[in-house]
Amino acid sequence: MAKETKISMAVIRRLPKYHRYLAELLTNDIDRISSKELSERIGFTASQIRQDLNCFGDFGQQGYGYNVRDLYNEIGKILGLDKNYKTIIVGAGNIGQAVANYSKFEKLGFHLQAIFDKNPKLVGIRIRDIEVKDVDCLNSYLAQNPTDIGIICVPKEHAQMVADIMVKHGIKGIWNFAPTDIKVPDDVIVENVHLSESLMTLSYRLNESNLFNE
Amino acid sequence: MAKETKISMAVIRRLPKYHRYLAELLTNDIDRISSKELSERIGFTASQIRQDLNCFGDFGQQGYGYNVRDLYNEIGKILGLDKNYKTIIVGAGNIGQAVANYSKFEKLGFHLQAIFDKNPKLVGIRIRDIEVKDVDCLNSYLAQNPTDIGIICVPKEHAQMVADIMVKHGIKGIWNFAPTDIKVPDDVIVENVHLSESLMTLSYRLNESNLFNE
DNA sequence: ATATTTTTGTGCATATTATAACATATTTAT
DNA sequence: ATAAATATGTTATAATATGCACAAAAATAT
Ligand SMILES: NC(=O)c1ccc[n+]([C@@H]2O[C@H](COP(=O)([O-])OP(=O)(O)OC[C@H]3O[C@@H](n4cnc5c(N)ncnc54)[C@H](O)[C@@H]3O)[C@@H](O)[C@H]2O)c1
Ligand SMILES: NC(=O)c1ccc[n+]([C@@H]2O[C@H](COP(=O)([O-])OP(=O)(O)OC[C@H]3O[C@@H](n4cnc5c(N)ncnc54)[C@H](O)[C@@H]3O)[C@@H](O)[C@H]2O)c1
Repeated sequence: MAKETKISMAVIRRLPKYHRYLAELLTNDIDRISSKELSERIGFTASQIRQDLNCFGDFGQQGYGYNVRDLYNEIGKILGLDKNYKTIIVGAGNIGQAVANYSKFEKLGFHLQAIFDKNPKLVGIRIRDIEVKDVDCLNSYLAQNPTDIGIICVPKEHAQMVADIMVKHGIKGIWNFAPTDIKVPDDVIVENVHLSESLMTLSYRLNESNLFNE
Repeated sequence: MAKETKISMAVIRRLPKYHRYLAELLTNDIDRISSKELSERIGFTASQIRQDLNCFGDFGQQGYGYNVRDLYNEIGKILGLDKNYKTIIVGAGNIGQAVANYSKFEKLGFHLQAIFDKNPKLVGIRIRDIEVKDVDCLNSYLAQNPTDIGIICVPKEHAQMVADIMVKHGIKGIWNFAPTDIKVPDDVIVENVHLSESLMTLSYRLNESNLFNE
C-alpha cells in the first residue's frame, strides 16, 4: 500500500539507478530478485532498498523477493516514464547538439519538438531531422505549441531570459545546463546539470585523498 | 584552524556553488560578505554557510564577515583548482566533443591533452587544435604521458574497458559520462555524470507535484 | 573613549537519513 | 505434510545533517 508521506529527495535520486539496474536484469533474463541480491549489485544496503521501494507500495513478496519486470514497470511509472513529454532545446551549441542527438531520451518518452538558437549560422541546420529555428520565434512557437520541458543550453548570461520566456508560456519543467541558478515561480521545476561543479568535486576528492601529486 | 574530521559529501557538493557565487561577487566588485547576505543570494541558511566554511578554517572575522577574494581563493584551493590537471577524453562523439570544446575547463586548470576514438571517420579530425587519435594508441599514449584525469564519453558497453586501461596506467580520477557504474580500485576516484538520471528526476518531480497533465 | 551593532565560530537541539532487527508470510526441501 | 530457509515490510536504533542560539570578537557609531 502506497505511503502518503512526502518522499525525500535522497530516495528520488536513487530511483533512476534502480530503474537502470532492473533494466539490466531484464536484458539478462533474470525475472526475480531479492533486496539482498540487488544490494550486492547496486551497492546500496538491502535494508535501504526495501525501505525505498516501500515508500511507493508493497512491490515484493516475502520468501520470494521482487518480480523484476513488475518492479521495473512500477519504478518507470513512479518516475513518470510511462508518459510522453514534449521538449525543446534552446541553444544549439555543443551541449545543445549533444543532447539533441541523444536518441535514447526519445525511448524514455522525451520527444524533442524544436531547437532554437540565435546564431544565424546555426539557424536552418538540421539536427536529427529537426531544423534549428531562430530564437526570435521562441515566443510565437511556444504560444502555438504547448511544451512540457524546456532544455536550456545557452551561455549563463542568457539563461534567465530564456527561462522567463519558457515560464511565461506554461513550461513546468526546465532542464538547465547553464552554470547559474535560474529563478522561477514555485510551480516550475528546475533540474540543473552543473558539469563544472561535478568536475570540481572530482578534483576535490583527488586532492583530499592525496591521490594527486603534481 | 582547520578541522581534522572527515568532510562529508554533503559539504563537498556545496563547495563549487560557493565558488561560483564568490566569483560572481568578485565580478560585481563586492569585496566583503556576511554569511547572512550570502545566504540570501545562495539559498543556504547562514548557519550552514558558517558551518560549512568552518570545516576548512576560520576564514571569517566577527563583526566583519568574509573577505570575498580571500574566501574565493581559499575555496579554490580546497577544491584543488590551484593545481593543473592533465586530462584526456576517450570517445569523440557528441558529449566528448562538447566537453572538449568547452574552454572554461582550461581556465579552471583542467588541460585537455589528447582525445581518442575508435571510429576511423573521427580519427584525425581536430577539436580545439587537438587531433583525435585512434583508441588503439591509448595504451601507448598513457604509458608515455602521465595523465591525471580520464574522461569517459564512450557507449556504456565500452566504458569499463576504457576505465581499466586508464587505471592500469595510473589515472586516479575518472569523469564518467556513460550510464553505468564502472568498477575501479579503492585508490581511484570516479565522478559520474548520469544525464538520464537527472532527466528522470525532473519527470518524477513534474508528476509528483501534478504539474504535468498529458 | 564608550556604547552599539554586526557577525563569526561553536555547542546544542532538532530533523533527516541510513542501518539493523525482527515478526510474519511464503517458498523450498524433506 | 512438516520443517527449514528465505526474504519482505516495518519498527527501533544509529548516524548524519541541518538549524538555532549565544558568547566573544571586531567594526562602526556616538
Ligand atoms: N560544453 C560543455 O561541456 C559545458 C560544460 C559546462 C557547462 N556548459 C554550459 O552549457 C551551456 C552551453 O554550453 P556550450 O558548450 O554548448 O556553449 P556553446 O557556445 O557551444 O553554445 C551556446 C549556444 O547558445 C546560443 N545562444 C546564445 N544566446 C542565445 C539566446 N539568447 N537564445 C538562443 N540561443 C543562444 C549560441 O549561439 C550558441 O550556439 C553554457 O551555459 C555552458 O556554460 C557547457
Ligand atoms: N549525448 C548525450 O546527451 C548523452 C546523454 C546521456 C548519456 N550519454 C552517454 O555518454 C556517452 C557518449 O554519448 P554520445 O552521445 O557522445 O555518443 P556518441 O555515439 O556520439 O559517441 C560515442 C563515441 O565513442 C566512440 N567509441 C565507441 N567505442 C569506443 C572505444 N572502445 N574506444 C574509443 N571510442 C569509442 C564512438 O566511435 C563514438 O564516437 C554514452 O555512454 C552515452 O550513453 C550521452
